[in-house]
Amino acid sequence: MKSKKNKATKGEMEVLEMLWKLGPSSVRQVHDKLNEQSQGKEKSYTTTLKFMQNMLEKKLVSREIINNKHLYQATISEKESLNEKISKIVENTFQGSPGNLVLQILGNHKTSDEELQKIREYLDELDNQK
Amino acid sequence: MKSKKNKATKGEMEVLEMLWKLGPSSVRQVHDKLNEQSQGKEKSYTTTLKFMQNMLEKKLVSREIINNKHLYQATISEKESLNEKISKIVENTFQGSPGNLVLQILGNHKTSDEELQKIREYLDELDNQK
DNA sequence: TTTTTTCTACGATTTTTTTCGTAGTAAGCT
DNA sequence: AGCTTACTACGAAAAAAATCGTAGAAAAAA
Repeated sequence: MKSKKNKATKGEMEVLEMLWKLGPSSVRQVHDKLNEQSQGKEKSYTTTLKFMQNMLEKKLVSREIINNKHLYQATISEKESLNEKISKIVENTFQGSPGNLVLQILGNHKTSDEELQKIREYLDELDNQK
Repeated sequence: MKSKKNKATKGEMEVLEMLWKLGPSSVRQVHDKLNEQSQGKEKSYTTTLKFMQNMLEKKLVSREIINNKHLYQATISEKESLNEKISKIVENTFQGSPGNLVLQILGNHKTSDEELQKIREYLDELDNQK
């Protein structure tokens, strides 16, 4: 009867991001890459394992057994997650106007001419579809 | 000698967002608005107070005394914070290309013709500056 | 000037998140 | 078979974040 939130914590999010980067992976792979990129204090293998077990419980990842090993993969895609994040930003900070977010990005994050051209082309495409 | 990270926790972020929305405010104002908009379990006033006191400690907010009351305000602007967030997304998910983020937004978040027009105008403006 | 209301400070508890140690299991040697 | 290595499961400790109660000060009301 209770449909829990099952939202990823900060630490779980790191695992998720790594899974997006690596694709289906073992705990070992995720753990090694994570410790590799994070300067500072190493975490132990079982810490990562526990994270991923909890995430399985929460349905943030799924897993299957290949060669007697567990392979995990994210149940939500990077783009889905991103779109949720963007929607929240648009709603919170731009009164629901994605265009204003776009303007904010273009105004503050250096964008190459090539990229700008692609955006222009996309706008034209939208026009032609009408 | 210690330059702590002083990153806002999730709860602190909510306060920050409310301060951005309200401008300089008392604990009372922030607390009421927060409880108002969040369905579910009410939090007590002292919880919000504690949050804001911790945030002062962390330099996430500043405060001054007006009429024997404390008025708080965010030390980082909403736009600054947003730009950091965007930079992270661009770096993590779009290999450093803001344009691709823009395309992703335009492709997945309905944008009015009017807004699209404004974007077009901005692109033209950029062109003319060269 | 009492009483009531409204605040701030702050310690302490509760809850959540993160971290790790230990035990057990299965495969791969030698 | 015995030994080594590489996993998984799981409980529980440690750390971090969130929550609240109480005390005291100051303003407002009576």
